[in-house]
Amino acid sequence: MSLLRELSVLVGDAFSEVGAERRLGEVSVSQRPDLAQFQCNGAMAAAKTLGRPPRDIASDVARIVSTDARMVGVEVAGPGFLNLHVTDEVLAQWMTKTAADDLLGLHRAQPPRSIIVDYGGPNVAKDLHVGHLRPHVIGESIKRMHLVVGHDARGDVHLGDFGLPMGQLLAILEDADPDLPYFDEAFAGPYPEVSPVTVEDLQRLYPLASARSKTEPSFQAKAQQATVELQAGRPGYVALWEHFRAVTIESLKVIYQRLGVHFELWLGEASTGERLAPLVELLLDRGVAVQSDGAIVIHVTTDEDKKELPPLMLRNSRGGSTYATTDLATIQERVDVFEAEDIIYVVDLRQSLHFQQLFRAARLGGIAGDNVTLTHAGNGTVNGPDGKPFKTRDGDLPRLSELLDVTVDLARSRLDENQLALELGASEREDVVRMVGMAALKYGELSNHRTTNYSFDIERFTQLQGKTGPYLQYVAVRAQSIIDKAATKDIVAGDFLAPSDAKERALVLEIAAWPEIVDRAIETLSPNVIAEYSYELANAFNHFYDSCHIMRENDPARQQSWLALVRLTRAVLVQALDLLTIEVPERM
RNA sequence: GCCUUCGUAGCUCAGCUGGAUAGAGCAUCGGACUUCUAAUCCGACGGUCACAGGUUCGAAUCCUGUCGAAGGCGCCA
Repeated sequence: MSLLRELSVLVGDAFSEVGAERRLGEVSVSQRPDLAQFQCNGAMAAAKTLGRPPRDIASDVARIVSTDARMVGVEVAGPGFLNLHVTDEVLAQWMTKTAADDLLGLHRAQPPRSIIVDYGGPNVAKDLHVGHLRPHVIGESIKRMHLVVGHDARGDVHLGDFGLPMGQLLAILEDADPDLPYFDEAFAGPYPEVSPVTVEDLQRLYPLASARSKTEPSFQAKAQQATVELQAGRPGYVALWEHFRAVTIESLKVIYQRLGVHFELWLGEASTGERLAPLVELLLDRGVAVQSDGAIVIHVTTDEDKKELPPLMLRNSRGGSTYATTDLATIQERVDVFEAEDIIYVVDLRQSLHFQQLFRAARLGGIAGDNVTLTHAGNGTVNGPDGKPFKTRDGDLPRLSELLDVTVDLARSRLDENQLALELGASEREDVVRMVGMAALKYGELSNHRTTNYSFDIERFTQLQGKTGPYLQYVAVRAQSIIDKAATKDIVAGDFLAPSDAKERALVLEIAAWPEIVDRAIETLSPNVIAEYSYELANAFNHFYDSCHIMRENDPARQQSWLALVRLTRAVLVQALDLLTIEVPERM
């Protein structure tokens, strides 16, 4: 149990004793550190139900709470705020407990839940561009925060490997090279093991195919036909499509390695293939799905809607399935096969209508029961430094791999300019350069709220000072540097003493606040809560660093206590940054 | 046309689900280095929280309207 929870129990008991609801005793970190360490606002809320002035209630609660040995000052302020301080001994005990905990005080998930985070969404034959950065990084972070507290969380890349784009690729390839065995319906196999196309071929062909679909009705018809036949399982198409998929996955893994995102599941829209027909049958049987204009749809509008929602399209009039069908089948698979209790989609907010329809359809069709939560944790878009949509000179979206190159190059020149990490060998230094570049990118990304359409300004993100990824790495490295120096002088971390300095106390309080930060980040699926905390923790450490000189301290017990605090601070900072998918070098 | 989201310092953004004096970075100005890494620290400057009403003891936060921005709206994904 965290310190805040302990205090909430204490104050909650007191509220209960004066006849108010126990939950009103919830204690939070004070918004006014000049007045208090912790605060409780419950008295104002209790005033209504109890019919008494809030200050009276607060005074009664304060009298009860102040008898507890842990409390050193309990005051009523303003309209009925309860201002709380704990003794320095409590803080020291708290640090001891936290440092001994392998989770550094975080609340364990109880019970752990089975969670699928759907956050990649790359498409076969399409290169990743800057727009893909947000869902990948945010999703990875959200997955990690669930994992760290003990949930069984898995990331599913959910590859876009289905639908018309696949038919378009088949059609354009058949046009270009009709002699390939994949297009010969008489061919008995086996098909060649080596792909006839590279991922670069696909990336070049796809835009051509897409453009032809718009201008050439005959080509569009052919692509639609190929799509339906692929979905029906035509062997040559399936074999070729499997090559499309394989070469795409291979190239994705390279960039994911650089980016530090990892998927437990490499499923895709097409993974639900054999589920689609039975699912549609099931929904027709249940009367949830109906025929409409030659298509099969689910009507999802309810009486409470101001405006009618478009129905979910299960099967179009050509007999083809759509992404709505595969998404619904994917929910079924996640519930039935993976026993998912929570499904979280980190997907562009512009798809919120789709998810609204999808979730309703899943409920109506009995695909997801009440024991399953479905959440669209939508992300905003990325704009250029000018505040307009991010585009290259040619008007295209910049490729993600090029963006990573530029970022790492910029990180390298920042380190060069400041003559940093020069003592490292070439390979270790290049590793640090990569970590700094990625940290810059990711902190720039995650320090914004998930839903914000933010301005991507790599010049700003790679700054070594200010609220940036590299700054946070610097603070962790600085802490490590003290630990290393102490080791050379045989100074070891000792017991935590009661804080003796205001900056030291502030740092301890910051660390004590960590469990609730993670709770809130998980509850709201907001990595920026952790990003904000990381920065505050780093600042608190720098203030402590400035005012408490560890190597120069004469009292050995105090020196050892401070060293223990340095180690603990670094551990929490590293844990926080890991949840933001940011790596910390030993030196830089 | 309808629906959704948004509008906070010169710029980029937070704001813990309604609490105390709205915060941070950058930029600007002024101070602190024979350093445990100054990538830091201390201070100053900067706001009618788009606007107008309403609910409440209390509103950047909730409700209504206006203005402005972005996005979405059955056979694309």
